[in-house]
Amino acid sequence: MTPPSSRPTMRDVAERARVSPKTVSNVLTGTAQVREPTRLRVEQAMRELDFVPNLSARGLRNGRSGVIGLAQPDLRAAFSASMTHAVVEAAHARGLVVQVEETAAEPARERDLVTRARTHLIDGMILNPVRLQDSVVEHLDHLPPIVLIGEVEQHRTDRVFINSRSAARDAVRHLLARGARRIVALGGAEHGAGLDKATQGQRLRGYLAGLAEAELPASPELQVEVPEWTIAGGAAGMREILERGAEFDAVLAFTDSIALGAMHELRSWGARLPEDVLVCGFDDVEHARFAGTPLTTIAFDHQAYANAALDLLTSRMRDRGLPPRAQEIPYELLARTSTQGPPAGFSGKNSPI
Amino acid sequence: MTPPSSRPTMRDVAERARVSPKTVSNVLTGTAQVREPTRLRVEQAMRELDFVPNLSARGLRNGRSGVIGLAQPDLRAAFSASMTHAVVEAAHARGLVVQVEETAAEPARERDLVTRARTHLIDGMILNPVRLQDSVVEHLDHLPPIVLIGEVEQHRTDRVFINSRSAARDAVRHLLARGARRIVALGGAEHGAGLDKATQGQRLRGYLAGLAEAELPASPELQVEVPEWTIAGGAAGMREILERGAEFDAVLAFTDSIALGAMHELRSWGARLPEDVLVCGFDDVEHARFAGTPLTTIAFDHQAYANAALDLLTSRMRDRGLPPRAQEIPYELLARTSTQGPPAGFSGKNSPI
DNA sequence: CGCAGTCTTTACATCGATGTAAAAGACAGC
DNA sequence: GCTGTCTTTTACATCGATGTAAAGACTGCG
Repeated sequence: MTPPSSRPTMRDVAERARVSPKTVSNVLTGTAQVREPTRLRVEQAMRELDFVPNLSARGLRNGRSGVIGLAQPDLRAAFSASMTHAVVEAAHARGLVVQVEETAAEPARERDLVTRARTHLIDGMILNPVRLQDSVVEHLDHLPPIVLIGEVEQHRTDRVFINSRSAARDAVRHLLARGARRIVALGGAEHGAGLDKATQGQRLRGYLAGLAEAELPASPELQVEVPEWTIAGGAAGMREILERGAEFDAVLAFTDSIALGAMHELRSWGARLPEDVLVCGFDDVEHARFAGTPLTTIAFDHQAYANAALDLLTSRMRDRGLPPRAQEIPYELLARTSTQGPPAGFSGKNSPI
Repeated sequence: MTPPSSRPTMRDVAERARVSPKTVSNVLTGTAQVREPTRLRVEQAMRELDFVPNLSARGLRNGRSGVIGLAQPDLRAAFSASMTHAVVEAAHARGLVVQVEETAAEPARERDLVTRARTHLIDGMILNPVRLQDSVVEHLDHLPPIVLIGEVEQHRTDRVFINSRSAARDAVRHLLARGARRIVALGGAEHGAGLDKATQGQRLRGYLAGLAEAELPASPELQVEVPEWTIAGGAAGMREILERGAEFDAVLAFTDSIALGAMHELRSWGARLPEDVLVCGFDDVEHARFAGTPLTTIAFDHQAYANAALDLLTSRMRDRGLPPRAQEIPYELLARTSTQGPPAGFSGKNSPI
């Protein structure tokens, strides 16, 4: 019927309905009035030809593609998966589709993404940055609308965040209240790039603040950076602490995935959870609730988070002149089995102390 | 400097470099030779203007956008997350970007996606179908290239798959060899839509085949459908079996997420794993290895799976006349702690029997 | 020094949808 | 039956990149 690989265009529809292409466009977009019988003829022609508008052409013409980008460090991480789901839902509800990008594999990609090529096919972008601080905003004038999710130390773009710093401090308070005294920070360390990186920096700061207000020392021995925020990454980080021979009685993991890896590693070294060691995570992914030892974590509404990001993004897509806005999403510490104290303490040197 | 919201075009670059727009295009695409000094001038102009080509325009002109679609039932599921990661990596390596879609929420979306609107902005599509069988192929002539991932009973599109049926049968054999006799099928049931749905149907068939070759009866009491293949879905399915009061000594879960939910539920009813009940999953997501009781599962190389899908897709994008091809990815049963038998057996009626 | 032959660069048309402005049609009122 | 207003439809130009074909620059050779 139709030539193999070419789809019908508005011109084809117009011919078949015996009207001009512009009338077809009018039917489609509702820009102008179209008389009933004409509209019906056009609609039938569209149906018969199985017409689908060419979005490249439309995008070229009116400067918008209906596509937004979502960039995250590692799509395998449970939190990223949850966030992707939530963003896709929120976008769908607003008639937008989502293009995903991954930034962790090569550090250059994060920077590239914002400044280079693809940028131009998308109307806006939601970015969960790892290290990016200034490089984003440098080129801000030339960029599409951007909403940052997570903590970044700047106030020139829109962003959505939970107060990670205060959350981490609350988690430390909780662990201390349950009897812990020597808390491992699993995900960031003061030396190294610890405080520079976005979310990681805020969680580390909160951890330090929590210790400080209880007048407890912050030991570098109990801090470790975790480059990949996955389960395997968490396990590797925990192993490092254990191999140092450090003594501790609680772990504050910077994400739930890290916490789950840590719990696995601890168990395989013979630690009992939570009898020997308390563990607290971040993000409340589905997994946390169903873990062997259900995981205490910082919970917040992922869908609300995504909705807020999309609201900021779409409003800015409509009006680029708006001032930068920041929206905080409330969190809550969800106490589960993994922090039922008091803990006996544990050390990689030997069996439970 | 630049007018607020309009990016430089090739025309601007051309003017600044004192050449024609076509020469800029030649520098960019390498279509024709460009003399060194000219090329340098153009490149500098591009740099100075921070020029980025407009992909809508390019897409319109040469009919390709460089975007592929990836549609999966539920992006929260661990397997989907892993697959998304793998596909994004594979696509990136081939200079493509990925648009994600989710089909589980409304059944109509799966159908819509293949036939309607957005279709036109993407060059091809990777689809993990839930129920879709015929509706895809109906319109096949009008569709962009499609690769199905997972088991679908048709041979008119390209597809990548593991032999789920034989894998499920192997899993049953493994459970039987470890001493199980009454195996729960968690994810699909003979009555209901069990056998009709894509992957689910094949896994159910393999389960039945495994029982049959051991001359064991297939009890409807031990089968349950799980609408959402998530951890919570698995827990709910397990609960249903337990509330039926069924007696069993092993669980074959149709994905790892389902298995993890089942293990949680079993534990909370007092079952010991694997002493009372053996559990086997599917997909070998990161999580399986790190579970409280490390999970035996059907493992395969997710990245190889994604690479195969992209190879099929890109080759078809180049030549739509190719015959439909199917590529099988090998799997392997990875025995971990969760199937260290023999199991004592368990029933929802009371404590371990 | 001039010309064939090659290598670069240019002008122009095109991809498909849509805004603009003008033409065509519908309809009321006198 | 004709004018004037309002509605519907049309022709044309445009968005930005790129293929085509023709013009222009340059090389080497006689």
